[in-house]
Formats: sequence, structure tokens, C-alpha cells
Amino acid sequence: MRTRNASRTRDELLVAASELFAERGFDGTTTRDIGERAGADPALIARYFGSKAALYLATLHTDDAPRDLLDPERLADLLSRIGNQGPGPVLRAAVQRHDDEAIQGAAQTALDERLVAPLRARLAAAGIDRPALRAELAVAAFTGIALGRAAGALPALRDAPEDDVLALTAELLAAISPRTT
Amino acid sequence: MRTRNASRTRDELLVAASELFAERGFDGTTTRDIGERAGADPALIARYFGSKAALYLATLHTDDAPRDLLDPERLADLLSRIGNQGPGPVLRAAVQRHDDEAIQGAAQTALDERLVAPLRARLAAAGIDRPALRAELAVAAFTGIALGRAAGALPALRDAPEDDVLALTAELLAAISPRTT
DNA sequence: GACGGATGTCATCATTTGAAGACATCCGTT
DNA sequence: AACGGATGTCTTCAAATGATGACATCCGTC
Repeated sequence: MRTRNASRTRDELLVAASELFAERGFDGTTTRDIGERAGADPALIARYFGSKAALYLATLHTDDAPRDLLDPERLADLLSRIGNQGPGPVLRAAVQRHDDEAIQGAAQTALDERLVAPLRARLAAAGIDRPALRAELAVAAFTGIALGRAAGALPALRDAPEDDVLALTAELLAAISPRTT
Repeated sequence: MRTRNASRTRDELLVAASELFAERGFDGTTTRDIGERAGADPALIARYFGSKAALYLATLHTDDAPRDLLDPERLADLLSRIGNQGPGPVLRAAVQRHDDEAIQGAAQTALDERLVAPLRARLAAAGIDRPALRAELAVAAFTGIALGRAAGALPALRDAPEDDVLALTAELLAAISPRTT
């Protein structure tokens, strides 16, 4: 029998869920998958989180600090992390609509906090017009690149060295700020 | 009883499937949904296409001519079409992995033909380095923007006038070509 | 008008999936 | 060591889903 340790089991379920939601999306992940990867019984998801949806909401808070995509170091960190662990649930939420209102709203909030807000603040501080739109556009573009690289349907992007992707992505995102004329 | 017209029924199923696959993805769309939107019995999907997967493959060939994202007019057309009809199945394929090998491969081919290849050719003709990677990066970024706008998790992007999105997207994509120094 | 294939309709099946609950076992408390 | 809650395991259920085949109806051909 599995060692009895509720908090560890809870954590393992959360980690497994985070990975699987990132890899396959919410609908593409089953509670049985999560249980198997965590080495725990799927029924414990209900016990510790209440439901699969509630577990998903919990994974939205597992990413680390908000990141400003225009900071090259941050961008490098983020791309590297995505290369190793796949895109997080938050990033996936940018291009995936959920039927469940609570899920959609939470994903939207998490996305704004983690990625959009820092960028919007930077653009606004620089006095650039339409900072909200520009920030979201940049996040959307970055999301496409990150997910496209992970999805594999774009072979050159998938196989390119991380440094190349990083450099070109940084160039692309820099264009979100109006060129100094 | 429904009017008997096999080719019309087939077309209607194809159109309905194309819309639904675009809106909800392959897994998020049921054969019953398709049948309902087409006003036809879902069993006819099996008759006319063989299976849901085969129907999906058929939808990959319903988009129109290949488009070069760097041509402003083409970009405008594409964004407008996406605004009205949602992103097509092809675009969605860029960020979504499919388990089924045949589906993944077909989606990849369609994506390359419709969007990547024209751009790659343009970049290569201009003598720009790494045209394949640059082309795919641009397509990925555009995909993120298009899907992000449709998904709704990025409110400013979702609500912005099409012209604004068009202008900023064009600026962003232009950065895929090295700046003339 | 009769025949037969084509087309549409319906019922049903096997599988998958999220959820719920019954049961078993462990461990801290007394 | 006995009790009881906590934790884990297993079974089962109801709904959704893709697929299949039987049946009904239409329409062109003879």
C-alpha cells in the first residue's frame, strides 16, 4: 500500500496535474492519467481538491513570479522552462476557451497577473499608447511561439536551438514598442 | 424527412465540421454537434467520410489559397476572415498536438502549405538567413494572436477594433525580417 | 408501376470518463 | 491495546461519445 502522507500525496497530484494539463490541456487530461502519474488513486483528487476542475484551478497558482516578456533574461528563463517542462496551464489558457465559466475566468485572471500585467505596466510607464492591447498582443504572440514549439506541427521551430528561438522571439517582441524614429 | 441530396448533405457536414473544429478543436467537437449544426444525422458522417477523424482531414483542405503573412492585404483578409468565422482547423493545428499520427501529420502538412511555405519562400528570396525558422516563428506568433483574440482570455485583444489589431500585428510580423541597418 | 440502390432515421453497443461511496488499513490519542 | 479519524483502494454508476447495423423511405431505371 502507498505510504500514508496526505500532504505529499496532495502535492504529487498537483504536480502531475500541472504537467498533464500543460501537455494535453484540461479536456485532454483524465483524472486517471493524473492519478497514474502521481502514483495515487484518482479518487483522492476528489478528496483533496473536490473535483478535476478545482484541481485545475489549483494548478493555475503553481507558476512562479510574474514575468515581463521584454526583459531578455526573463524571456530566456521562460523559454527555457517551457522547453524543459512544456508550457504551463496558464499559457495554454491564452488560446483555449473553456466552457466552464469559473475555469475561464480563473485562467484569464492568472494569465493577466503572470504575464500581461507586468508588460502592460512597463509599456504604460514608457508612455506608449494602447499599453493594454500591446501587452496582450505580445503575450499572445509569445504564446503562439511557445505552444507551436511544443506542439511540433512547426518542425523548424520545434528543432531550432533554444538560443536561436530566443533571439528571434526577442526581436519580434521588441517590435511591440513603437520604433524610435 | 430531410431532403435527399447526398452531395449537399456531405457539404453541409463538411462546413459544420469545419466551423466546429475551428471553434472547439477536434476533441472538443462531437459528431452529434456536427450533425446538429448541419441538420443531418451524425451517422451520415460515417457514411460519407468514414469516421470523425477522416472528416477532420477533409476539413483541412477547405481553406482557401496559401497566404503570405507579410503582405498587408493578405494579413487583413486573414484577420477579417478569422474575426468572422473563427480560426480555421489549420491554424488551430499549429498549437495543438494530436495523438493520432495521421491527423498530426496531415495538419502539419496543411499548415505548411497554407501559411508557412509562402512566407518561407519570400524570406528565402530576400536572402534572409534561417528563412524556415523565421517563417514558422511568424506563423506561430500570428496563430497566438488569432487564437488569443478568438479565445477571449485576453480582453483587450478580444475587444480591440480589427484595424488596431491589424496594424500592430503587421508591425510585429515585420520584425521577423532583420532590420535594415 | 415494380424493382433496387441510394439516402436518411433510429436504436443500440462498447468505451471512456468524472464522480461517489463502500470498504480496508494505518496511525495518533487516550 | 482500544478507539476513531485519516488515508488509501476498489467497485460501481451515469453520462457522453464514436461507431455500427437494422430499418424506412425515396428516386431513378426498366
